[in-house]
Amino acid sequence: MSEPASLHSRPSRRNEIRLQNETIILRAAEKVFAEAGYGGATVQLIADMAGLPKANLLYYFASKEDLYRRVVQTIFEIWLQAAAAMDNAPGPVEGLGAYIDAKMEISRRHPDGSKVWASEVMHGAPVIQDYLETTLRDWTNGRAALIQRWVDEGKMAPVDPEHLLYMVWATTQHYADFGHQIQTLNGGKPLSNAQWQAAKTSVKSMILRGIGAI
Amino acid sequence: MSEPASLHSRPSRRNEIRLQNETIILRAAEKVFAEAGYGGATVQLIADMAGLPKANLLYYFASKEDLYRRVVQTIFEIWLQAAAAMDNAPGPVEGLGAYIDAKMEISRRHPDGSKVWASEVMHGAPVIQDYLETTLRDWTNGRAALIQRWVDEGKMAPVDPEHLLYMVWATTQHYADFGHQIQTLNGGKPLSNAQWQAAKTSVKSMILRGIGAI
DNA sequence: TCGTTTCCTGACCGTATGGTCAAGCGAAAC
DNA sequence: GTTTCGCTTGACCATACGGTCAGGAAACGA
Repeated sequence: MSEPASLHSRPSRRNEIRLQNETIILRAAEKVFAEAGYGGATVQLIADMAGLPKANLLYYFASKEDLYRRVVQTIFEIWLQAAAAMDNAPGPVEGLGAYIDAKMEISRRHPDGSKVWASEVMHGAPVIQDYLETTLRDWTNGRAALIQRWVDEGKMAPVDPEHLLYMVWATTQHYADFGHQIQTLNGGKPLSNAQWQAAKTSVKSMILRGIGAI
Repeated sequence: MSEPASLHSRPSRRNEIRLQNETIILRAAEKVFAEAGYGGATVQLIADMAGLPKANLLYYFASKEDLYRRVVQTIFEIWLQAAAAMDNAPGPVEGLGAYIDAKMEISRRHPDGSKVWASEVMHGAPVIQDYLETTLRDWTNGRAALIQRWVDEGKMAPVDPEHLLYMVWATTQHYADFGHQIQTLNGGKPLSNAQWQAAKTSVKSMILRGIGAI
């Protein structure tokens, strides 16, 4: 809550303990929330996954909802960082190509985060509704304008920028959110490195060709 | 809560009572499961939404899990029916076009069902894993072969059929599963008829152009 | 009308959950 | 050496949940 303003500001062993435990807990929470959903997740499950007593969890995080909020916010920030991949690009091939690459990489490295995000949105975004209405909307409007500029400059076909963004989001996040289905259709085995590369290439070429950029 | 409701329509047969109540319950369950997830949904919530006492729900359905299973199976069947839209098509423009149209229509008319399906798969498909391994896999293999035939006949670019299918699934279902996000970015208002038409057209043209079919 | 089957539901039960608390622990500050 | 103060945790609590049950009401077939 409120820190009494640096009686001891040196990063000592205690601060490390706090940081380390918070990290462990957040990682475990992300996994459990992704696997069971918010309602299906229990504090006890998260504690077991983190290897800590339940009461210790609730010493670091005030409540299950507080913990969930932190997980969702973390994911949102990762998501926004990747968004910068579109900036300073001369055209859709470079800009959208880099963005798709970044999103595919997130799907591969943070599938649990993507699932928690998807679940949060599907349930009406009770926690991050304000982010949707401010940060996400601003970002979307900005990038839609950028895409529209590319259209006006004749660098791609005149597609609706918003539906293009939805397609990029949907397709890239599908490899995380529906990873279990993809794995099942892949003979029960996770995608190999080569298969991930093929997926990236397929998605990029289909989308870039789909908007007339290549 | 529950009105005997015999004023204007008295069911003449007990089978009708059963069928009618099961339908009401399943509809309510679909909504609640979509909004709250399996773990967050409670039998009491579903009962309230259906306008029936909780005990009456558990008279028609043995358990919450049984009810959930029925909901998921219903969705899966709707989903499979739309899959037939690809059959007997001379090429990708007609086949995939019709399939995309059908999937978009499902996203519009059964968004709750789509969300329950997505949630089920995201959580590892505990209920419909066998369907994934049999029905879905067979269907996917069949359609992948069909798409490959179109490729071999020069009717479209040589894309990986499976990644194309994933893109169709992801993009069309996105309009249901992430409908709340889309609505927020649309100024808080649901997509109008015209906007749904635009979405359909955008998705179809981007995908069909993306595979070199138009 | 009577007997049988199906439908309906308030009351109830065992369990699991999120969260609290008070007592103990241990490293650092004095 | 003593005190301080954040860290740790087993035990506990109120609540809410899924599910049961007994018994009454309604819908049939005869």
